[in-house]
Amino acid sequence: MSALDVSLVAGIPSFRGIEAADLKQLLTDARSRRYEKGEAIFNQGGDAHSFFLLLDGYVRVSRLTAEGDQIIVRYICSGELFGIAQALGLNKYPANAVAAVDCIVLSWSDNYWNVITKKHPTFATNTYQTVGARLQESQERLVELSTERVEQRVANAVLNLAQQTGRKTDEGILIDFPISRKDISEMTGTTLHTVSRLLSSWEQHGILTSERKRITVLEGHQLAIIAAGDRSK
Amino acid sequence: MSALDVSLVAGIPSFRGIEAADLKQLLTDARSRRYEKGEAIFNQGGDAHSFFLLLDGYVRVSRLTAEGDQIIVRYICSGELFGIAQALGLNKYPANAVAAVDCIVLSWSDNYWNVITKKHPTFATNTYQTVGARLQESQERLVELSTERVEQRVANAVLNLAQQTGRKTDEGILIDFPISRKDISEMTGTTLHTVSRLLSSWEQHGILTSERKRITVLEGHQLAIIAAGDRSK
DNA sequence: ATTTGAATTTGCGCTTTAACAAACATGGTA
DNA sequence: TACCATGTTTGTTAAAGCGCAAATTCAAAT
Repeated sequence: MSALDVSLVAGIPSFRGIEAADLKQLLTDARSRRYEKGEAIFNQGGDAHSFFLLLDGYVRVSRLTAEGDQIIVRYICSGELFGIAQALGLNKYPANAVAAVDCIVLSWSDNYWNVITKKHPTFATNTYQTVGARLQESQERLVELSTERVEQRVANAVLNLAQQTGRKTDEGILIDFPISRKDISEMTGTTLHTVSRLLSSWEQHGILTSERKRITVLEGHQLAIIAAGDRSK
Repeated sequence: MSALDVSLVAGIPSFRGIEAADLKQLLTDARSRRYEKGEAIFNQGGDAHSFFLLLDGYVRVSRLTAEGDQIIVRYICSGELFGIAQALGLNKYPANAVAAVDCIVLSWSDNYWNVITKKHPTFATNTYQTVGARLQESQERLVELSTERVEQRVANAVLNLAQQTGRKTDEGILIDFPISRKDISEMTGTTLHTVSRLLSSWEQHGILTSERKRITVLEGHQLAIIAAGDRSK
């Protein structure tokens, strides 16, 4: 494998404050690998042997219940760390990670975690802030799930996806990876049927357009109104 | 105020691995205060000026939505840190903290966070594992809320409260602080009416007894079966 | 002792949304 | 090209659980 260029990770929040020479060493110690769309990166319950940095693509992180229900915890965007069980004091991965599109992923062995956090306190601080942000986000979703109706939650989910991963096209904001009705239902705690009905209804009202696994938001403002709880369709 | 004894904090997970002399210094730098039942310790959106350690009692942590709905994020038990916005990279508290019973609380100024984490790496590690555990717990609840019916969720909530805060009596396991139907509904994303009905039903079946703001679990096993999703009442 | 407010119980109607079912569309692959 | 797996739409039905209302119990305050 050819050497990785420092510019790849220079702009990434977790590595802010680390000098170029050290970054280079970090990259030398990393393993780089391509995952095809649909390929598993790690599995819930599996030994947490590595932690990961997504260089390019999107990764879907999900949990499976004892009953076989799946819920999507979050999507990882490029530049984000994931699978950092070490930071949380876990020795098994608490979730599944699957490439949502073709991905480029860096990984380091789990024992490298201590090396890097010891050598680069800023990395530790940055990373724990990431964990903190995810805790906030998770609690935010708890509140949503507890207090909002399905329609609002789905509107919110679509809105967030558009904001986080959206790519501007001449029509509107396109969600940048294939996402099915089922995926959205697993993000919002409902059924794909209900999601389908909602999307159809919104499409009729010109709020968005959708094809199979593709959604383009046209009227983000309208969606935001629905997400906020306005009941006039 | 009289000096605090090191034995107060010696057994607390966050402080494991810190020598007695240093602990003493920590205690000297801490502020100790008693909060009466119902008193606010900090408020959502308020400046995160301090972080806290609960020495005795129980603290209810809740979030308020824009619509005025409240949900209970978690109960803090004695020995736990809370209000650690600093660790999460926040400068405002993301939730409310209220004394659920009379409480004894230690607190340190926010800028002391850097002092202590720098001087005691084990403290940092321990604490971040706490944050990690809370993230796990939060995601666990997301899964519950997404996939389980109300009955299961309420059973789970009661079961967890009994396990975490339960006190054995000759009848069964008593939840150690006053908790209303409303509280439980705010933990499980339902209404106090539904909770009331469920508790009444369970009381009739001898699974638990409840008075106003008091719940004693008699048949934890039965409750666990309901929590797991068995539908025979 | 009385009052007042909070917590709880219970009934009933109704909305939301899940469950089931079946047809249909689409894109990849043999 | 035809087929097949996967994803989507849509209709119908039924149940879960919420909203509303009213009665009741209890505890604390005056």
